[in-house]
Amino acid sequence: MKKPVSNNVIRRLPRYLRKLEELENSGITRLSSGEFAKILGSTSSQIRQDLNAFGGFGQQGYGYHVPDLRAEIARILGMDRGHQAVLIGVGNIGKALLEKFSFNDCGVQLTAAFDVKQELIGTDQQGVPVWSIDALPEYLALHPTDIAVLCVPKSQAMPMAELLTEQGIDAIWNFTNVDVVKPSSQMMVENVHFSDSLLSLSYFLAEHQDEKRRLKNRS
Amino acid sequence: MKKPVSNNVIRRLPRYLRKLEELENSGITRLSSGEFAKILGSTSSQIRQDLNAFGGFGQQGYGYHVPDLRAEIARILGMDRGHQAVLIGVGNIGKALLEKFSFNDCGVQLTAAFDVKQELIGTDQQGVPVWSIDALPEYLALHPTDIAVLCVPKSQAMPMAELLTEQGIDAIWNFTNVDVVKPSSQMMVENVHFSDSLLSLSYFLAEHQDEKRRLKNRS
DNA sequence: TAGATTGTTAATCGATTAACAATC
DNA sequence: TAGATTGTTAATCGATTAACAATC
Repeated sequence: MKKPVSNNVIRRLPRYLRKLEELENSGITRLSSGEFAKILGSTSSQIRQDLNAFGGFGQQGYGYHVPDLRAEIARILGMDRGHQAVLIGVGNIGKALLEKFSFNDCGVQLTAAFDVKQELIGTDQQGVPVWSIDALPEYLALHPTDIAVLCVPKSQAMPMAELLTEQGIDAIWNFTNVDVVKPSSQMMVENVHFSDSLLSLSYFLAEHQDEKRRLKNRS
Repeated sequence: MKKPVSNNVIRRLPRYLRKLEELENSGITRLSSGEFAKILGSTSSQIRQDLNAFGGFGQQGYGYHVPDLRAEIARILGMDRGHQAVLIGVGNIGKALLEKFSFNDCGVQLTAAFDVKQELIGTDQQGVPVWSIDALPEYLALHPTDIAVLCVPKSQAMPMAELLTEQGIDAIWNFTNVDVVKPSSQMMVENVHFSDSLLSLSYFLAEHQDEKRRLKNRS
């Protein structure tokens, strides 16, 4: 009975949410799909289709109520679930996430970090305690946790992913630049690959520069 | 005459490249589209279609030569262009990129970083000199640069993007978590949004947990 | 009520998959 | 040559866009 919602739709929702937050913060309460489409560079049809995959959040003749719609999308994205997370590997990227990224703004509670380095263990990073990696199984047994933020060196990625599966973690947010293949069909994995992103940019840049050169030569 | 290649295809290429590098490093030189599909969790049809958008890199009855194919994809992605980059904003995420990310592995040369903080200016971060942000226009005038890696605070994102446009930068790799709208149609922008990634994961996790609960209740 | 805009169905478009002739 | 596997065309599938009746 539940028709699964396509990946493309899901990937657009966080951006909708960001824009709705901006609109709400600037005091706008009413929004039509047409206006929203213009802001997003999308089409009103697509926006209505996307939203109606989850339910009718608008009102005919009026449009959408910005705060309500924002709340609905936040709920759809699971922001009200109180997802618990731990961070594994307090290196540069781990530290950057601890210091700069707001897990709370995504409705995720980061409860602890883990590393092997003696000088880090026992310290407190932006209110998040750092434990020895050896204490991880015990910690997870005591604090049921949904998400592991994986920031370990490449070589540790897969072994750690398997350990996390055994410990009952449901999702891995993977920053290791190794594809973590789902260690179990139960495990959700989101790979963040900086190099993939830069290489795409590099492609479009190269195309663009070729185009520029072609136009120049013609003149 | 040149049919534009779809975005989906481009976004798959970096992953193909990564896997081909792994295969090449483990000494494998020959690969059929069917074998490659199995490794990637894709289909042989899709791989052949993707590659043939750029040319026939294989050989009937044999398959693909791994080192050759890797080199072709690297070229397609512009890795041999010698793209020059600067990094703007040496905060946490900027430092993480300087210390952990290999621009060179993407064929990009990171020549300098810029910040406002006095204690950083004049220092050297992993072989990359840090200059005052005030010196940026002069630097870019002397060193033609293609890509700006944008790691400044949110409030600085758009003004900086506009400054960079004026200075002739072609592409922005944006880590500011603000959507940088193309300041000019000439400018390529690649937005990296950690929160979008985490929220997608949060959605799939919530779905997955609901499903688990449903199965449990049924028993 | 009249005007506006949604929710939803139908039409179009593009991307993926299947099939097969070409050829190494 | 026979077997294998590509390059490429055709068929299918899914996603986006257009249209319009429902309704606030």
